[in-house]
Amino acid sequence: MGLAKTEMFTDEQNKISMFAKAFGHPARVAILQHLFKIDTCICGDLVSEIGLAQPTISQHLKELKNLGLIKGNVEGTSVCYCIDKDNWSSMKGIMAQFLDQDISSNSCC
Amino acid sequence: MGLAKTEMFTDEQNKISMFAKAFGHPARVAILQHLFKIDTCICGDLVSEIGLAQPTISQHLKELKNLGLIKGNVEGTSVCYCIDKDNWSSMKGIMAQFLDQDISSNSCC
DNA sequence: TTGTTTCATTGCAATATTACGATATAATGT
DNA sequence: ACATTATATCGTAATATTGCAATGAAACAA
Repeated sequence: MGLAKTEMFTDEQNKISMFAKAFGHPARVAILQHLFKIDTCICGDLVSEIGLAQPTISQHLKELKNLGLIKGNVEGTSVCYCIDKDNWSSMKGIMAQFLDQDISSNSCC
Repeated sequence: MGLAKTEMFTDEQNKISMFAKAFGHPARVAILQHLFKIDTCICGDLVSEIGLAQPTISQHLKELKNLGLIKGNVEGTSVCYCIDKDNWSSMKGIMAQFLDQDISSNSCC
């Protein structure tokens, strides 16, 4: 199958899993960390920084862009990618709500 | 390929992506939310709660267990699954460090 | 013992993901 | 115009993930 049955879950659950899936590859984690670290960033920078082929990086960037976590400005022949602050914040809120759940103390194990 | 080149990334990046991957499916998100909500839990409970076949739920539980996020106690013919508090906390710390990164204000876009 | 309940495992089909070579595109420099 | 640089897209091979029917295993009940 390989196909998640998203229709049987809440919007919140699907959102959480979509964001989490984006972070589910170390290259995308590395890309995001790098984008946080420096102020301007182009794809070529990421290729040499991360060590995957240019088409691979481009593909990862596309996924992050589709989710709205990053945005890219064309500047001449290169593209300036950076974190989309607003969307990152709202994503963080959704993820925090999931991660910060409190465990009921009368647990059985 | 379908194979992440984990050796070219830091331990932290690989850890983040491993946890994120676990949350990258709505069924696993739903399972964890359910385990948080109630104090005791057995697999059959989850099957009726979530609506996937029993082997599918069992498989998702196994992945969460392998990561250490949940643990299961055998109780007669049923199994009591619950959140592993300590491991959940340390996971939360690792994820928070990633999610709470601050954006340098002199961003280009 | 025989059946029942509960969960795990196996095996497999369908689909998704990852990676990259080859190629396309688009802006710029000469 | 032509070459160069930077990134995107296409095509495809290798591998991973998801889902479930069938079956197995373990505890319990009659």
